[in-house]
Amino acid sequence: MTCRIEFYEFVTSINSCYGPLFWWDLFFLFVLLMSGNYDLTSIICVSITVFGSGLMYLDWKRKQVYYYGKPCYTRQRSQRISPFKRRKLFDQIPTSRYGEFQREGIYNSPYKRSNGDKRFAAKGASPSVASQQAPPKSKSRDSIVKLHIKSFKIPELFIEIPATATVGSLKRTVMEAATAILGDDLHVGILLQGKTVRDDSKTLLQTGICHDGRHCNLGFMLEPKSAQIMPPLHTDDSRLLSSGMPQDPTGHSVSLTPQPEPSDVSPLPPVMNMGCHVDNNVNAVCSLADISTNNTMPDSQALVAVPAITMEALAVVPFHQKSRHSEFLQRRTRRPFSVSEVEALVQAVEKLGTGRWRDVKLRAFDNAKHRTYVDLKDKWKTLVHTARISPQQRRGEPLPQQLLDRVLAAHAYWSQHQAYQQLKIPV
DNA sequence: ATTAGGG
DNA sequence: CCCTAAT
Repeated sequence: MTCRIEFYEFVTSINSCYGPLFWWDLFFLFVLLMSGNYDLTSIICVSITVFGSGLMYLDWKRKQVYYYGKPCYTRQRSQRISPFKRRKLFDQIPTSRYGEFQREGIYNSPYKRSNGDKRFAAKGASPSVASQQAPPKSKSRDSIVKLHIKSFKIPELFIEIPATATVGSLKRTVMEAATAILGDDLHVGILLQGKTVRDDSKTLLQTGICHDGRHCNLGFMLEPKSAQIMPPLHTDDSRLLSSGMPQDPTGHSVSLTPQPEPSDVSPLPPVMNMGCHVDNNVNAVCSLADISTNNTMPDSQALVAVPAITMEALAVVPFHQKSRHSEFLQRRTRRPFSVSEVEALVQAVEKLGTGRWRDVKLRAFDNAKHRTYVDLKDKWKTLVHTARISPQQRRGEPLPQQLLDRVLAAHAYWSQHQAYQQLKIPV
């Protein structure tokens, strides 16, 4: 029996973080997840929300982290990790903007300072960055690149296991395959505007990662040495209401073939020197597990603490099953209905009833491409609920009571006449 | 592709 | 909003 493990992606979500240093935070968390005693079969669709509450600023030059304006050092951040939070969304392209770096090079992982953990040192990173005190001449306002890292992406795992194998052996096999990836040549890949950035010597400014305050699509991924770049996914569509970014609705692109697209930002293909080399998987597991277990971490060790981890079930699907080809659909960006939209919805439902959402869509939201008939149906459901609860319990933009009254009236009316009116086709 | 409901 | 069984 050949199985393909899909949805194999480690997802993290870091909110309000500043600074690419979090690559290592994420990676560290990742390693912890992969190496801990957690059932590997559940390391799927898990996301981690770090620093979910509160702003965190990282001063790239000073190597300091600020919380709510109060300075602290990176090792203290472990206190602010919020519980892991499950999320099903992936392939988020973080945005970054502003900022310029005084120095080029990759941030040196603090892990390198911990004894025996040199394995996790950033190989090839400019060694002076982390170890030396940065010149505090910064205005530090423009020197910060704000990154919102929502996910890492790692390639699929392919394993083969006899059909007579036990579930336990399957889990172990998965574990081995996963740790093998970690142990060998895992490194962080960067996608900028859908193209891989491979020139590590360039500054963020030069590569356009922090292009004059404009948003740019930036993606990170964990990839083993031999794996090719996964095709980048779309970015958020918060701005485009109808234009729509060219996405891939069919959702393939899991191909492990290299992307033919030439990379503007990376003429040279040197291996990412952020590669993390773990000499021994077992040792790595142990050391990391210890770190996560012990609250007393050497000040130079882990950046983050790992709270209780909620795991999700792994999606191990038969190889021939027609899954979404290992594509991860992003949860649509939330678009609260405006009052005018509600108005249009109510009016349409008053006319068409509550069983013909497709017609409602065509009638009142035909040009609103982001509103599907399912959305409208759902919205009506919430509208009815909203109209029934007390105004104090309502959230979002206040809706005119008169409008909510119409909702209730229409709901009551069509509840009575639905069966009958279903036969008629008024337009 | 739509509907209808639960998650 | 998502997921999906049932049409």
